[in-house]
Amino acid sequence: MPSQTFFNLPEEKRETLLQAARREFAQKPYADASINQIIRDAGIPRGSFYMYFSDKEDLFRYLMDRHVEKLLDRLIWLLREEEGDLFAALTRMVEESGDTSRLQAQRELLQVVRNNLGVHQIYFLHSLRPHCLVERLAGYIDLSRLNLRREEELGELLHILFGITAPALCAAAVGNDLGQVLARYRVQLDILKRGMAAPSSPHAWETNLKE
Amino acid sequence: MPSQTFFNLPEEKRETLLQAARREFAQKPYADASINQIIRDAGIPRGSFYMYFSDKEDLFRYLMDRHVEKLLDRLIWLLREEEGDLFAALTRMVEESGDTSRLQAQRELLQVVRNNLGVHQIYFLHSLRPHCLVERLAGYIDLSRLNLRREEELGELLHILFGITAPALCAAAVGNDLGQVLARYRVQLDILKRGMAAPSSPHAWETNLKE
DNA sequence: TCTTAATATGACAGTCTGTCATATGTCAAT
DNA sequence: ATTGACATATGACAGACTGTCATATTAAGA
Repeated sequence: MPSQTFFNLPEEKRETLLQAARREFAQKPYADASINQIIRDAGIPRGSFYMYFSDKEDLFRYLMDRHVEKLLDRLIWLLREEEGDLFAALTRMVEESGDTSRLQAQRELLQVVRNNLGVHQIYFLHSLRPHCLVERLAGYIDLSRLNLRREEELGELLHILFGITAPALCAAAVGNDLGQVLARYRVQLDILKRGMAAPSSPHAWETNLKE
Repeated sequence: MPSQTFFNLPEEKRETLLQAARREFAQKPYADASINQIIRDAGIPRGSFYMYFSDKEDLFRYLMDRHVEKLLDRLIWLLREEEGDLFAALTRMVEESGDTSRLQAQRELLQVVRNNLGVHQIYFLHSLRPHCLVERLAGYIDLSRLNLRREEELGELLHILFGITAPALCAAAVGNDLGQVLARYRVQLDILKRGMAAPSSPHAWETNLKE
């Protein structure tokens, strides 16, 4: 987390630093990005940087935090539009992800994602843990559209959903053919909606009953 | 990929190097692991290392490749045992993952996973892409137990399954309470078996029909 | 024995990171 | 206006790491 000092900074200086950071992370994979380059670019002295952030990861996480925050906001907005239909909202999210008609910063962030697919996925998988997700989203989801049996299952469903949505968004950001990405994503959602246990097969329910 | 020179090396020297690598990666997260430390530990000169591997990532991937290979072999073995029941085989895989009664190298690899959860997941998600998985596993899976409609769906199902299995394995390796990890994993599998579209709801099938 | 190619080695240049002693600015109280 | 106390700024520096390269060593065939 950035230090308080960072937030005390004049908006302009703060933005300059973040912009330089986006530029750097957008050009190289995380491991190769250098604090040196960022501060050179932003024109702030070495010592100052360490006054604001504890290290490269601190800075990177902060950038990603804000990005994910925006995605979540967007998802909530879409959930409202789709009257709580989780699957529909997520599908639209992926559909949109190809749009490049965004702000400079937005596009740079996509570029960051592109160069840091791996790290970004880490981020998704770790920071979007079930509890947080449920808290943030539960209110906007129409549960009657879902085949849930227990309260706790929502968290796990979201876990699964983000496990497939994040890669889809990344793939789209990386510039893969959006049509293909979407096609695959839809198949995945269908699998999840329909269920994979063969209807005739008794095996499938065993673990469920045991529990 | 390691150079041919590396494979020409006497078994002993090769193993010494890999052992040192496991030790290093087991102690620090990927970004902090240093080639310096590894070669110091293994007692080989700097230049030699670069004769074998092109850089840290090359070495790391090689280590992980072998690890994943073992996991896949194990999964295939379990699939045979469970008569092609994919869900049962995966569940046993996670159940087993708590066992620490393994070889030194095995335990070190788990430790590597622990310290590199993120990178490891990248690895899983990138190297176990559907095509490879289907090719490797399809023959051992009893498709009649699954509710598949099209050929290509198997790949996507495996994608989803590994998306939840990898984190579960990692969680277990990290030392989280195995009981809890398993409980969550079982819930996730049930969700996947049962399907999440509310039975009464017509919405759920829309995308499927459109496609 | 001589030649040629493969392998081994460690010194080196260039870069990076995190720290720290010092300098500068801020602000309230005297 | 002066002082003290505290927050912030700065860049020189020590330590560490990486990848390369010229040179040395070994192996193998003619």
